[in-house]
Amino acid sequence: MERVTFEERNCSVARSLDILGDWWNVLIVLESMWGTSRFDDYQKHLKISKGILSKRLKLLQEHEVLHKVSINGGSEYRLTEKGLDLYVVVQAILQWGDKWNPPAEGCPVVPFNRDNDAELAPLELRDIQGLPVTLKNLGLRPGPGANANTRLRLESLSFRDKYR
Amino acid sequence: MERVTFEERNCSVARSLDILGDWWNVLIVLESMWGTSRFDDYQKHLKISKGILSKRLKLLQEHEVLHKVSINGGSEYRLTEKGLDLYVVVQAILQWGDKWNPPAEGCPVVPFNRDNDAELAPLELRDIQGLPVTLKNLGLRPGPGANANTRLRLESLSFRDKYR
DNA sequence: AACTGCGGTTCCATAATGAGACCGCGAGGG
DNA sequence: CCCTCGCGGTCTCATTATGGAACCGCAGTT
Repeated sequence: MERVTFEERNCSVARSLDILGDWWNVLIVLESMWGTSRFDDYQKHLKISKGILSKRLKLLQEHEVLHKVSINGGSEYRLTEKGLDLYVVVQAILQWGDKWNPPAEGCPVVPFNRDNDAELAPLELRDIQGLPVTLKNLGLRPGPGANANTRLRLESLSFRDKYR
Repeated sequence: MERVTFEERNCSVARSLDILGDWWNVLIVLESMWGTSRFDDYQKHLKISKGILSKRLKLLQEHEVLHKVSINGGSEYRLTEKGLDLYVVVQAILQWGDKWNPPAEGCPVVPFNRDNDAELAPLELRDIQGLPVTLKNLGLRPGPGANANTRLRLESLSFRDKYR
């Protein structure tokens, strides 16, 4: 379907972009998080053409982000665990958008903790000891799956110089 | 350029997708985080055609994710603050990818805290009091910029039923 | 049996993409 | 001064994806 596929790249981000790199896919996931589950509703809310919606729903099912359930004649699309887990990505995008492209009228949607009504804090990257990690002290090292090229590029990387 | 633009949608995620919904844009930002800054290098590393790379770099400059600096004859593209801030989104995507589509050989790249060599923890959503927020207790309410339609849809949303 | 709504598929005009040829400019060499 | 080379693009063209709309099949209704 795509001209390019990132499956084979030695990069977990690029691989995920087969799904997340297409705005329709992200919007479909988002719609699903808002409760949409019917073919027709996706189409109306997203103003997407039926053909392309059909393709995207198939793709998302293949990648196990959505699954289809038949309910007395009709069919519904539901997020799987894998799909639901994208809420972190969605929140990251939302926070970045609200911070750097705030709508003039204010944010349309405000996420909060339903247990105490508190609004959300900006997502923070932390290490396993709980210490905050930012670009200043973020490092990247080759993992078990790194190929020669990845190793080479990581070696020539000097974060300290770039991001301070 | 795009067939669809999300500028006018009443949704901060959709608006951000003008940039993040295109895999080339995300990959260019990622490349930049890896230290790439020259036209030619983007092209070689990403195997992107020159025409489309040119368009994307222009777009990213318009959106102030990248800026161009001329250095003794050559030109370099550098991430702006806004662009650098995307590292949270990139990490969210990376973590999701590593969790749900782990490469058979293992992760190619492992991020860590350079101060103490500790690996990163999964991103956690928290409220401003520091309490963790997951899909179980995540709520959405209309903000100052919510239009009638957004309000309506938020009202009909029952997270408790959907995500437990 | 005819009608309707949902969930698609098919077809066509239009727009975006990838590959590669071409180009302009500044630096360096003879 | 003129030639060449590499960088940073633009231009062209064949291929592919998209949006829109018509069409289709089936389950349930009347």
